[in-house]
Amino acid sequence: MRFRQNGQGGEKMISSIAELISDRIGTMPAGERRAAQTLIANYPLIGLKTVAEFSQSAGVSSPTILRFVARLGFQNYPEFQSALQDELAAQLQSPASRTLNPSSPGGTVSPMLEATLDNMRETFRHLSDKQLADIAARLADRRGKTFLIGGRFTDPLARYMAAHLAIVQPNVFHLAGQESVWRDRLIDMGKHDVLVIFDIRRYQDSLVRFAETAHQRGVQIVLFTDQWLSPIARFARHVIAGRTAVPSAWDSSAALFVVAETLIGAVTRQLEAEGAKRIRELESLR
Amino acid sequence: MRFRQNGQGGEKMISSIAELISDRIGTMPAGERRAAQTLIANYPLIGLKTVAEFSQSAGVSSPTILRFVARLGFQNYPEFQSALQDELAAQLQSPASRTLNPSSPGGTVSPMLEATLDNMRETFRHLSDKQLADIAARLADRRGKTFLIGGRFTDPLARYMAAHLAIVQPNVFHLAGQESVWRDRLIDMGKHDVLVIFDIRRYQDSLVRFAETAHQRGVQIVLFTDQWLSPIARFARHVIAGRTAVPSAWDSSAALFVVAETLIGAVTRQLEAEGAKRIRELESLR
DNA sequence: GGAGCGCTGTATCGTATGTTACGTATTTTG
DNA sequence: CAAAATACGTAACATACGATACAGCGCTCC
Repeated sequence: MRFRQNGQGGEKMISSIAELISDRIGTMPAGERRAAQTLIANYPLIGLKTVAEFSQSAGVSSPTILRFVARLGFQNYPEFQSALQDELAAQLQSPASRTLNPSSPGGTVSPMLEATLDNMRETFRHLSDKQLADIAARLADRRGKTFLIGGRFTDPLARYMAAHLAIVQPNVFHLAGQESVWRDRLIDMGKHDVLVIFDIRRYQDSLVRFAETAHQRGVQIVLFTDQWLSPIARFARHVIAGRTAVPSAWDSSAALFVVAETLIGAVTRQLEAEGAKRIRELESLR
Repeated sequence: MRFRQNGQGGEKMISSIAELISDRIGTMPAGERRAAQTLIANYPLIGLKTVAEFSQSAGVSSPTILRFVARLGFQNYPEFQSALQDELAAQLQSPASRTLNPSSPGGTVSPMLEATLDNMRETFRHLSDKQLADIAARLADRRGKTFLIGGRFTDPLARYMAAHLAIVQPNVFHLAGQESVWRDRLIDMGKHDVLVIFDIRRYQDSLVRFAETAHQRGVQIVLFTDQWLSPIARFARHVIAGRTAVPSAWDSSAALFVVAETLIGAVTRQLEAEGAKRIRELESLR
């Protein structure tokens, strides 16, 4: 319809301007690429504003914007805007079509995304509000210390959670480095402390041993694992089992990541009073 | 906000222009009523076109359209259009995925989860297969080295990605530790290398500077950022803009996390041949 | 290291757009 | 039914917007 380009196409089906852009963004000079990126990032509303506003948002000059739309095959800026409006109109008419990128079939994107979204829904289905509230309360309890550790691939999750928790409360420690190093930290742990462990298969022996001794010392363990449950579940006070299956060579930790973010949010809310003061203090330190 | 009218009303809650119109359509003269009806019928796109087009669609003259928007309380036509655009923006930001959601009944599912799922859908909607394939191809290109780095909260994502990529191919480096340490690594970077940066607001100056000098050295930058685009986007070859808004004190990096996992999967698939051999070797090393 | 090309921004121009004034038509009211 | 008031459209106006010419700059390729 509109996007018949120079070559007698037929090779590729371009059905939206967004696709057209990502198709050509590789062949664009730097300035026009910035225009393309800002348009995609705030698609499509920036394209409906004036050239001046668009150019300012993108940090380039007006002519660059015009060259950009010219490269997309439009005769002039108004024609480009009309195309965007038509697209919007079609989208608003049939709300069902707004679900996903129309590149679904056969693409590499959507099976992965679909599986991940399913994983999250499943994970949260088996997770009660009460359970999350309990864990959040435990993590917000300031009488004890909080330690976090993860396995080979999940340690970044422990880091991520630690980075946030350490801001809203004191005594949060991420256990990193060599095994011998964090094993020695066991001596600091007691029955008022919490140990958050991330462990998905293949479960690491070192982590299991670590959890066991911690448990013997009375430490409360919160375990993030997969649906097959790490052996650490045996010692854990709270177990969060996330779905990990995706069409990829690797397991996905995304569901656990979202649970972690949810907990971070809950703990923060719980510590709001002291947390706010603490955050202000930290700001002033910077 | 915008619709405070003449009287200081607290009488009626007007939250959209469409409501405002149907509220006043009774008091309008015939011509303006026709304008109102045609706008409602094709809401809101006709209002984004020019006065001439609007007037022609409604079968009235231009001044009638202007008197119509004036009666709604707007100073001039552009102001009216801006209001419509803002409304559209808000609508597009949070897609009404509430329509079909099998996970709601009874238990109050965390609004956090809902927002996160929306964020992912939105993020991937602006992301084409082609774009991901391009980035994956670049990351799988074994002629150069791959460096990864992140900001205060996003560095764990860089770690996560690095942990996986380093298994399927050599020459993958996560830049950690003190700024001076990784800044010195710039000397190893050239035009065949790729630098993956995670940077969401508030954007870190140190990262921006780092990206700039890397860019000057010809390094290809892949940027993971939020929808407001880190200033690094200026130097980036590829930009991935993830949605981050959630009902929490913190921004969410979950959408970026999923994109990262998707890329990891794509790269792995691309390197399948050599990757499989490599993985077997690693297995035997353990 | 030099010549050529391509990209980008500044400044200028023409025009399409929103705006306003005014005259005519239509309805309302005494 | 007359007279006034309101509503509407035509036409002229001014502004701001998109378009273009040109010069400076960096980059690539001999």
